Amino acid sequence: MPQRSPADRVRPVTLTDVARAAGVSQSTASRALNGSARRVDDELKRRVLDAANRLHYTANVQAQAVARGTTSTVALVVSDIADAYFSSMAASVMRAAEAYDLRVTVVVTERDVEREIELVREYRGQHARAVVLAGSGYRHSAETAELRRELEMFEATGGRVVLVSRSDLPFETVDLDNSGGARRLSSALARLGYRRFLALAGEEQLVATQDRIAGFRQGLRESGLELPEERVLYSEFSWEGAHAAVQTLDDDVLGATELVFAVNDEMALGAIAGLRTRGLRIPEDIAVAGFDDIRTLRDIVPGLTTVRVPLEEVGREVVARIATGEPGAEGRVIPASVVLRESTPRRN
Amino acid sequence: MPQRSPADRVRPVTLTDVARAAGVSQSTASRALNGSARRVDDELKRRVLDAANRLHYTANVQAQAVARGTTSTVALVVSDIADAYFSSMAASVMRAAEAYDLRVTVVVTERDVEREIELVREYRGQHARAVVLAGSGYRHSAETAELRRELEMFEATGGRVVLVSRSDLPFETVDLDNSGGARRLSSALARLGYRRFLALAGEEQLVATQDRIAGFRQGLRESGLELPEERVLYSEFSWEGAHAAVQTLDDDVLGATELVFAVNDEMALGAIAGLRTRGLRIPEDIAVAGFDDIRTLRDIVPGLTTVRVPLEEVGREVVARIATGEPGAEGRVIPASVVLRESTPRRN
DNA sequence: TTGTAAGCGTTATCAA
DNA sequence: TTGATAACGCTTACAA
Repeated sequence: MPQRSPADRVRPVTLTDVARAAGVSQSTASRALNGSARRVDDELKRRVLDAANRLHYTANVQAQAVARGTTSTVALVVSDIADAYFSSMAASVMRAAEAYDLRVTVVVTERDVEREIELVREYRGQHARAVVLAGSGYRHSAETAELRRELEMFEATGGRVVLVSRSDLPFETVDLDNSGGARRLSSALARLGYRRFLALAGEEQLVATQDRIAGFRQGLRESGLELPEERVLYSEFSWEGAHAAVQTLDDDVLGATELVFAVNDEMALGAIAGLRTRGLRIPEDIAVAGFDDIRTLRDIVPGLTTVRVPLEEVGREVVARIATGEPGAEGRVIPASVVLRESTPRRN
Repeated sequence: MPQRSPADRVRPVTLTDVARAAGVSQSTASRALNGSARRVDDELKRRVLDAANRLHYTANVQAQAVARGTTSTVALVVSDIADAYFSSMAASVMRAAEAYDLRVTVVVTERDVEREIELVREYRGQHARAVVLAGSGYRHSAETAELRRELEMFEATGGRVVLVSRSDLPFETVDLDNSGGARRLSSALARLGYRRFLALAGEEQLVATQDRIAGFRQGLRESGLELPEERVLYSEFSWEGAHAAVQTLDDDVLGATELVFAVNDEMALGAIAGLRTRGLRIPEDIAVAGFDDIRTLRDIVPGLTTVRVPLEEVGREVVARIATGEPGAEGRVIPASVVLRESTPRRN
């Protein structure tokens, strides 16, 4: 491996170098290389481009940022990048961003609101063009007020704030049809003949969780069924949380359950694993449904019934709002559609 | 949503503002806020910190970067962030980076070498502290020479280059025991009674692919078995590639196969899906093994036999090499261990 | 220990 | 259209 002593470390080629090599002023070089309203004489432009190529010049983005006072960085804040839901969303945002020449940088909170606040602050210092909060958000949390203040400052200095699927903060939000999707799911399940449900929710104050539970309940109600509060289990919002939750469940509670609805697929999969270690077969002994339709599901047997969230569309919508600088079509909600699979067969 | 006209856009608070508010010079403020060799009088320091807090000051990282000539950004270049292998690696690198106060930014190539080259160039312009290439790498590709030149320039300007599991370029590499892992896997499979294999590889020039195939073959040879070249199927290095590959396979080829070894789990899962649509049961009709032990596997039934790559360790090793500025312990190779599961039961 | 002043690599203003 | 020259926000000799 070429071990390089500080001595032979090469000074990076700067715009000044290019200008000198091309025999023009720095300003002309700048105008020729990095777009600007002004036009540059073709001949000079050629010379500058030539010199830049020859010297392998590449612009110092930080210096540009300082001079311009803005960047094209979009910070995507997620809870956990190893989670299939977030990594797919990241992929879709990145893809969409390309068209607008925006740089996306993904950053992880590990579900820590303090960390979220810190990050927003940091990105204010970086003059990020936008910050996208894709995590879940806690209703009524003490820190939420602090986060809100930080976001306001971020906006005040010219940045854009976009939230995904969380209604706990007064900023532009790309809404998913959480409650509608859950409602249609429970209706469909009722039509399949299911009557006795158990719901697996994330921590109680999680916004997305609440919406999905509420929608599920409403769908049941419309079918003349019920989801009593004691049939909603709150646990950590993760595979592990759900896994542990079903393990510690009373036998009679489980015995009285025909179908377990988890507020997202990760939890549904954790629940399935937990149920199986209890000796239950899916779906013969108990049915399971989730939410999100993460990519992982293509490999799950039996196929998991879920509600599909078109993350590709989420990415496009997020980026569109940032790029246009306008609050997207008012009230545009990303649709969510029920996908029935083998984990919830028709009941006789 | 608060629509903010450019008019009431607030000028960001700068170090100068803080210094003025604290009644000290800019340099003192700088020294007090952002570490420096020099010590600042406690009283003054307190005043500066106070002022900074009061004004919600946060440093402009770009300006710091310009002034210092370096950053603490590590660019992690992966093929696809929605791929479980890469997203787990990203998570592990990020976690490890925290301890050294390095900022990780993940960026995606979509398996395009051109793009990889562009990115390295861009990160040279950003004075990134390091660039980590975690994608696979093509042996002998024409563009590899170009990529190499770009990486050399990156290093020449003071950046560090770290490769993960690719031996096609002469830079510091965190090596996985690809061939050893595959060798032990095939030995174990031979011991279980398997005799007739089919290997599913990525595109022929992919380095990791070749190493794994070679190791697998060697393990068989040591057990007195063979993997003839015509039993190695090359396809796109992805779920879809493997899925398509097994679909188009001749019936007699498949009939003569007891076990399919895919060079990574994604492909193994794609193969399983493809085999199933052909009406084959896993493992009753045909056994399958993969490589990587991605997180997804915890939900796969039957459990997939694979070779575990400890990504957590990879992340630590990558970051350690960047942070220490030294080429890690010479020849340190990340171990890879066989994990036998139900997809490859003992054969009678 | 503090402050002054000169950079860092760009962009933007304003004459020429 | 081009080129001096002054920003941009920060760090860091160098002097005090």
